Amino acid sequence: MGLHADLREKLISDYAKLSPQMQKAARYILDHPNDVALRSMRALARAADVPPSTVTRLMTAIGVDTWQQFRDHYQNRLLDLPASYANRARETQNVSQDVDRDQHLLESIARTEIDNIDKAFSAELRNRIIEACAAIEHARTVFVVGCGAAYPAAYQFAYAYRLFRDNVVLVDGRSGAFGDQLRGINRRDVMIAIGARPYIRDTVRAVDYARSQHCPVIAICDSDVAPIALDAMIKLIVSDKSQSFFQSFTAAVSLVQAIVALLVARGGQKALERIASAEEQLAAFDTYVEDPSPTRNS
Amino acid sequence: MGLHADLREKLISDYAKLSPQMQKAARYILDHPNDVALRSMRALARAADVPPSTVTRLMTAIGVDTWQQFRDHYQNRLLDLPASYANRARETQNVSQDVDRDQHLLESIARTEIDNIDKAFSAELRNRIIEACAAIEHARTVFVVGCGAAYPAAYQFAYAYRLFRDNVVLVDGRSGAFGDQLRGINRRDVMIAIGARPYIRDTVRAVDYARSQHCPVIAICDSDVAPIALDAMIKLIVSDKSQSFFQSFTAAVSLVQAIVALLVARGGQKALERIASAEEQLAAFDTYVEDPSPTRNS
DNA sequence: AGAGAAGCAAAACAACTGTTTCAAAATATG
DNA sequence: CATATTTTGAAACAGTTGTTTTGCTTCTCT
Repeated sequence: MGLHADLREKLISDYAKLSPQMQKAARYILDHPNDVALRSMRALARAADVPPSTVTRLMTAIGVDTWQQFRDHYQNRLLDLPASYANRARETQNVSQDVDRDQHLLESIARTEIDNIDKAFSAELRNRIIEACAAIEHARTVFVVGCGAAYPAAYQFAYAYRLFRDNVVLVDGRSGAFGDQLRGINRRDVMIAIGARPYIRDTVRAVDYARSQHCPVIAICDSDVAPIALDAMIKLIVSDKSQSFFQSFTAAVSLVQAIVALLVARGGQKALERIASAEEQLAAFDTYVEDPSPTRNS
Repeated sequence: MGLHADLREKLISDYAKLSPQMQKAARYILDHPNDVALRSMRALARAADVPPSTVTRLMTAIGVDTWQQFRDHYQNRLLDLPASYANRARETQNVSQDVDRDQHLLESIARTEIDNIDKAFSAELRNRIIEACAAIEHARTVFVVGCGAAYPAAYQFAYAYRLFRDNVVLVDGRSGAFGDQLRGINRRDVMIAIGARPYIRDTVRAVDYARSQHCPVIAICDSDVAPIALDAMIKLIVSDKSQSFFQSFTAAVSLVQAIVALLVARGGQKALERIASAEEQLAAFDTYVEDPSPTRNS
């Protein structure tokens, strides 16, 4: 059928044998195939942050004579995709009813997830997000609490936030009792509480304690009348609708990421500098693997 | 600054008012829209048998400033993207002021997040998700590893999965050395590895070890050539594009949730029973607060 | 018929394309 | 440590890009 086998496969299989710079280019192409079809070689090289000559060299390295050939391949791929979509749908129907059911479920999940995020960024909520950022900026300490299924969102916030500010406490109850981590909380702090029905006792208790100490609460939850939303200064109500038995915290994670992004944007240069130094620190601890894959066997 | 609703419509409605040569060009464009997206203006003019200047004149005649704009429009149509690539890039660069800037940033974040999830549930990936589920179902033990920003996704999977199956190990390196938790891993197991650039050393090491023990790997990552994707049995490539410089793991979280949902759906009655008993257990431990908190004031 | 306008294509243009060359820089080898 | 080898990016190149200019043709109307 095909003249050449898939160039993408070729790129992947030869990846290890390429020089670092070529790997950089190859990687960008693998990650942005449409750029090959639609943009110029030089533009792609610029986007991949390599000199144009590297791309040309990459072509010869993978046995393609000219960029034109390469581009044509990707253009055809782009044109064939929409056509094969209908075919594939037919195919999967014929293969088996079970697979078909799985496909439908996944489509349905995707729709629900997108809908949840859409709601999380409604005009109404966007304003509250901005308010929340203002509150966080003025807080002495930011306490984040989220248990069970909400823990990923809480962790996410704490992790990202800590990269440019060190006044966050992730209340996870791991190191002994819950109360330990909340010691000294008061009206100058802020607590971000994340949770949805069914509400976990520990989270509620943490919020209650914060409230008793007059600490303002930013509640990220599924209802205006959730226990953790009572008397909250700011309520960020997100949909946790899901196709499965399990509530979806995707929207909460997304929201929390947005808050951090906004805090950084508002923090300006200073925030960026803090992040840079945090990353240096991580690099010093040998946390990361060198950027391009180091495996270069034979 | 509204983009024209549809340039194709504009072309049709103005068609009668155009000069004969321009009609010739317009007609060719209407018949071959993909040529606009993929070929150069001169090449298109040649194909339409018109001098290049006619095409330029056609642009001004239908109120388009430059061929570049026209081409971008058709490229986006081909990609079926909601917002134009160029516009999105401009938005992020745009450093306007005040609350307005915050609003725009949030809108932009929302669009990117939705786009990421959309890609995570593309037809191509849906099939791979189903494959992944099949592999997980047959595994003796499921090891989940994800560090740093990827930890929420890993945790999410382990947490939800444990509600109906007890053969999952969340490799978090918390309880001492990483290796401890991987002891005995072999070809009958499955490792789910989650990570994106920059790749964290611990994650890569865990994957390398699993591979050395012939344990198949399901890699959820940002590139086909990510270190953790090398030799992976199944690669689930998700976009982690984000408006800030933190990568967004929303799509990964969403994907992981989908896998669990699908596993439950495929598990049928038995899986549901297991979940019921897990919830009973949690209730027995007094984990949850009584369900609704219907304080009816007013 | 001839002045004027409109349509047209060829040529001119600067900017950009893909590719090659070449001398540094980095890396490996003895 | 010096030497060979590979890897790399700046510069040079010829060709092409989208656009503008120019002058020629063709139509239109009194």
